[in-house]
Amino acid sequence: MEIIEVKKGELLQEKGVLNSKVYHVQSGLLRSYSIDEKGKEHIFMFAPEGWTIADTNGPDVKTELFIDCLEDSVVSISEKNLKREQNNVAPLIKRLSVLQQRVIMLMSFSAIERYEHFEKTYPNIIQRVPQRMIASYLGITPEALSKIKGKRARRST
Amino acid sequence: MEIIEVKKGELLQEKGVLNSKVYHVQSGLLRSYSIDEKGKEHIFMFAPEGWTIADTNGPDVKTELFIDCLEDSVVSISEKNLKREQNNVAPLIKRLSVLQQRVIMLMSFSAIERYEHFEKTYPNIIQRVPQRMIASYLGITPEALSKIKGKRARRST
DNA sequence: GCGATTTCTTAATCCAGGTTAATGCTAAAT
DNA sequence: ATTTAGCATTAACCTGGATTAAGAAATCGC
Repeated sequence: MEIIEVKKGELLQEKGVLNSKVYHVQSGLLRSYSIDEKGKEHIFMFAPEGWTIADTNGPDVKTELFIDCLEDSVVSISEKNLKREQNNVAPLIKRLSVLQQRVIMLMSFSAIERYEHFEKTYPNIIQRVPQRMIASYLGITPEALSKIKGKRARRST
Repeated sequence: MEIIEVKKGELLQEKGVLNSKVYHVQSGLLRSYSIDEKGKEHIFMFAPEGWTIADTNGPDVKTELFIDCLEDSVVSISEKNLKREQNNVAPLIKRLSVLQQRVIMLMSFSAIERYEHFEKTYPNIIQRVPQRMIASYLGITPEALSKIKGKRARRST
């Protein structure tokens, strides 16, 4: 474990790296954010004193988030403890990773995009639950989902 | 740890309970959802075979989520291991809890409501970062945030 | 099998929030 | 001190998705 000082504006972690770290804020303020395909920034989380911030994902998955510094800060950095992944912590990490993905989607994708992402990610579930529940999961009304699907079907004929 | 069979439609966990459990799905399909103040249901998560589902919050906090059964299922139930909270897992739980709250907010609250919730929950951060970043965290544009705040100020004079 | 209930779709209308653009405001940067 | 660049606000207009309503299709209960 290592302690560093970071200046306002400094970038601590980029999107797309493999061995991301966990940052614990002693003083100051960090934030994590994603950038969508239109170049728009979405703040995922603020981390003031006492908070921990990291991109949570499996060990072989590239990071989604940038992390930078909003105020001069003192930060302790630790490795994502790989030993953790063996015991009862793995399911927690998985849930964190899914939730992180979900927040990013809710903030940066339109309803159609969220639906198509859902289709790809959980193809087995689509068959098993009523449309209205999928709509609810996506954060839209069943009517809106119906409209979207109709539009898409027409588009592709 | 205990293994039970649940029938489609059965409710496993209600909102507002204190000692919530962790459900691990052996077979079948569960879901968790919240109900907002307008009575609208928002699905938080689906959990098919192999998934773990739970309301993640501190040990003294009431649950936010309902959990029920979408297909006849076999589920193993475990206590939220309190020992976990002592060691290095506590920060993970905290992050999960914050993210869960965040997803619920993005799905059930309007922009004004999200802003007012943010004001209450992170009063210290509002002073420290530019408006545009708060807008980004809330998932709206700076212009929209400005509009909202203007409207609210006018309303209260 | 048959009526009842729930689900899905379509269409018309409405509104929260997005987009664009113009105008000050503040704060670095030279 | 003056340019420059980012930030906040306001206003006019646009659009994605909500709402409402009503009919068609699927599913459930008996």
